[in-house]
Amino acid sequence: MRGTPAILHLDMDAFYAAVEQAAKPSLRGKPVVVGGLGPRGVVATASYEARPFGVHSAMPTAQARRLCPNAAYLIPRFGLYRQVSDVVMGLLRALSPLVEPLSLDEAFVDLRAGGQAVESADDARAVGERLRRDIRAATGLSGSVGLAGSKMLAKIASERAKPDGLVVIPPGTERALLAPMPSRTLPGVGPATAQTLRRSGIDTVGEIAGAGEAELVRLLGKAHGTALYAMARGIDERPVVADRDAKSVSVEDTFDTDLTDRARVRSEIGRLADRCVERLRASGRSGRTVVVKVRNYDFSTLTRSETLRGPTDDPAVVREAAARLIEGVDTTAGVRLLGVGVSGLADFTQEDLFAQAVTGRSAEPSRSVPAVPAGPESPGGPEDTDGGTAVVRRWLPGLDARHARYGVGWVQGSGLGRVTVRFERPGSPPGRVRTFAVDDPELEPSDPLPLPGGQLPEPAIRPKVMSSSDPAGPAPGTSSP
DNA sequence: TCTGGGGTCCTAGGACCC
DNA sequence: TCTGGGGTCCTAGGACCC
Repeated sequence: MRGTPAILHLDMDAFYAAVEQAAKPSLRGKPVVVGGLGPRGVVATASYEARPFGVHSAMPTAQARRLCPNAAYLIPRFGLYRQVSDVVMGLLRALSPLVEPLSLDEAFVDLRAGGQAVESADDARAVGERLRRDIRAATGLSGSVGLAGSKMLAKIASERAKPDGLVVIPPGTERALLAPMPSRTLPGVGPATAQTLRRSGIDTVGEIAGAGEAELVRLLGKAHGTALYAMARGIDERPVVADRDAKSVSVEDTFDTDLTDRARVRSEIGRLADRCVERLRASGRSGRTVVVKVRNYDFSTLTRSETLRGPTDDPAVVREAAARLIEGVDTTAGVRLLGVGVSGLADFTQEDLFAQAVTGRSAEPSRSVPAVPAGPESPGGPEDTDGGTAVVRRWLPGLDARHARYGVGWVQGSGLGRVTVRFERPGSPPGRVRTFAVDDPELEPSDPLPLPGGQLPEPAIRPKVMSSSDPAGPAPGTSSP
């Protein structure tokens, strides 16, 4: 069974930044940082050109700016990334029906389930290299591939393949390969576990294996200890699972400045509850447990939850539960983050059948979720308020724009009543920059254009003209998960 | 300008039931 | 009456992942 390297792990290289570089020709070969741009933003992805400066994921953007002031700083455009991701996942599903996405840019594939002849390391390599070529042809992007007999090893392999490479770990070689690696290499070993292990003199995977199961269980608990002991010896029987159902839906906001006003806290909780239900309904689910999350000024975090008698997708019900929960939390010292989530998901609602008939609350208010009007298919909406101040940031760096005379481009920066736009598009040569007044009537936000290179494995019927009103995929900014 | 947003899984204690 | 054990649900928190 596990005798062949038939588990494939794909990890796209610096995915968000690479998509932006493909969409914005002037950024190719230049440092690009995608992430939150507010005072409390963090880096989501740094391009390989930015990494030598010390910029990496999860770093505060402010720190990244100090390290690499000349990088392009862009807000994420998840709608576009999702479109590109769908193309890549489509290529994976052509290999095998058993595809397990881990995020927009990562997935496992069980090649055996696809009837692929993967008898040897050479077979595996051939499949992986063909996939990498197909991804490049369809998207212009590079991905790294790991192939091994298990998920854990395939993932370790793709990590070693980065960037733009492929690594096969032939079954039989894994223990020797793993032994000298730092314990952090194993999935599930983060900072806390690594520290616990280090205090017992365990630094490498080989030392984890040598410690013995009983010792690991004593240090880390039953589940974690046994799992780690197995992994350290190269044993990982976890199957590739396609179509996993989500178990919770949540929404949270970090504010530019801490909230202290109680009325403001209440209103934000209400808005978050609405957004959460919007996403819940978009996924066709309902949920039974409502969770409120509060992060205090000092970063201490707490949650309060309440389980309803049955699952709901009624915004009023979730709103009221969230309101009750936040009443039990002292926020006078200031909160930096609020969140609302729903778990205990079910595929339908019971409550609709009777509860609302009693209260006289028709199904109607739930149908008309007061969504924030999303502008003209705005990816994230250029007019986002985001946080503590009611400042309207109209032109966020990275978003697409269209000018009546100069055509399409993207926002390079804005401030002091001006906005700078670079006029170029996917597949064009690098373009020129022009500056306008922020309220220039000839300038408007526009939708992302598809990446070049795309012979997409896609619906046969394609629109003759790619107008913004009939994009090939779901409109960016729509909040489907 | 310290530390995002969306998730998953595990643990532990108390309530409640058998 | 007293004692004990096991299972399940709920709540809260924490580690980890991308």
